Amino acid sequence: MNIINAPCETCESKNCFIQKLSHEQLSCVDSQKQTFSFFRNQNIFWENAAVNGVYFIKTGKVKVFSMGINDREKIVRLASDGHIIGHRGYGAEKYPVSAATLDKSLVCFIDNATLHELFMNNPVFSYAMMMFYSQELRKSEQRAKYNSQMSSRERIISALLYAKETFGYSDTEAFPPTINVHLSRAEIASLSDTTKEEVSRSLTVLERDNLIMKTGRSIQILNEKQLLHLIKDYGIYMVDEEKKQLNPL
Amino acid sequence: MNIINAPCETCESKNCFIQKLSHEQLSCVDSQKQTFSFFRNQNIFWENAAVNGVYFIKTGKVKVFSMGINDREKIVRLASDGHIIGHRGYGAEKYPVSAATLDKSLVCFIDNATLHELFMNNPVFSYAMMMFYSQELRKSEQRAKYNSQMSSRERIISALLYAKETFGYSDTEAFPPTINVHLSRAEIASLSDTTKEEVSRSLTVLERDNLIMKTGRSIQILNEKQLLHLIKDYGIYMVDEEKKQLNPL
DNA sequence: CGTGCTTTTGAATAGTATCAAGGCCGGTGG
DNA sequence: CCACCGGCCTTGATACTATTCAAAAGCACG
Repeated sequence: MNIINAPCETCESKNCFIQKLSHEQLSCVDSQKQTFSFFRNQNIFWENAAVNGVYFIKTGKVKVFSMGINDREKIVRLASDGHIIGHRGYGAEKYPVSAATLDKSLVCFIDNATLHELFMNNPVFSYAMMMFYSQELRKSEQRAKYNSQMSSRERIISALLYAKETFGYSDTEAFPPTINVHLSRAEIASLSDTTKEEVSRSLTVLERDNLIMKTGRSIQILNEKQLLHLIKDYGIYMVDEEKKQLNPL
Repeated sequence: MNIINAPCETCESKNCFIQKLSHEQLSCVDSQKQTFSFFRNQNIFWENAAVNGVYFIKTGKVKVFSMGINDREKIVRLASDGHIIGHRGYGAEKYPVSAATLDKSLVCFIDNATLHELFMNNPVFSYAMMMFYSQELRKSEQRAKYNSQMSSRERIISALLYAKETFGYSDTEAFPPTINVHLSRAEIASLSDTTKEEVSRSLTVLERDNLIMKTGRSIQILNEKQLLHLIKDYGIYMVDEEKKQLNPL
């Protein structure tokens, strides 16, 4: 876990929230923030650990999850370049979730005190952050609604499209395009609120129907339109709104 | 729907967010806000209607819900005196949910422009509101997690305790105490992500086991401790954090 | 005292989870 | 280089939970 800081202004993740700050504020962040490097399968923070601040993903792939009944892992969110993680815990004593890397990643940490100062001195930044929380709440509840009303197969399809939406394709030229992340069957199941066996079965059927192809853990999308149709376009709720335009500062 | 305004300073709902504002700001709110009176079973706002502002419940009982697959109503939240509603929509084009009264209610409306001004001029207020959203997000996701891992009976028990937590008991002296709200079996089912038949069955069993009593739509809690035990104390997530201390202004 | 809506209860069915066994693949060590 | 080992994936059989459909009973209201 090496520390390799670099100024925010030169960061390539332009969709990062921090990029909305002014010059002076950015340099304030630069002086405080810490950038950590992680390998695959390392925890960034742990559920129930004290909340000291929030993290921003400079580059990489991350899953956010928590332990449920019988220590069943439940993945709450996938996150990628420029995304904020740990914000669920901000304002609470302990993180309600853990975060772990799905691939090697660079992650920036900003502590509570610095954030609080930014929020107090920049109402527009606070407002943007508040709107982000509002969006996250809407997404979370829409997801809850559909999860309770969709079949397991529909939820699995939603999970695949969500992964594709978050991480994109590994080679945009190639056809069929491959989802740019390697998730185990158990991880897909955790995302979809079902079991690994059910995921396995559904993926087999989807392949048989020429909607996807699978080789090991890599999954290729053959017919996105038809997949969207199968979930009656409800899966759209999964799209990460962070990428979209928020109220600009 | 009569309009009956009264100054916020004299309002009895001291847990209302607005109460955190300064004197001057309160009078600013007073001059803009509108207070509406509703009967039982009236809509306060509609899903997909344009968002013009947010509402605060002065007194009353409200359900917040949205339409899912096959027009199945899904109750997202119950709310009572001092609670804010419509905040899910704030920042979006359209409300993602509807709100309707479960009982006659007085509701105050504050428009987007006024809110925005308050947020821009009072960073502490913004911050408190942001922390509220953060809490709502945590609750929503914890609920999603448990909903996917609990049995239907456990979810039904959670829903009952949530209703009790939100609306309290109608007579705190009497034993057994009666939950201070009348919900149909279908509404309990909607809260619990199950069917009205399943609710009916479960309530019958719970009564047989001397955990509750039911007469029509009123439900009395005989053994709260045992009910909590049956849901392994997971149901605590349902408790409305609005009542608790937030960062004071 | 009907009439219509909600609730209760029963029976049949469908959808998933669980359990178990075998196959595949990648990594390791002989 | 190949054989072996362990973990993950696939597939099948089974059990169970919850939904659906149907019918009867209860209740509220005119």
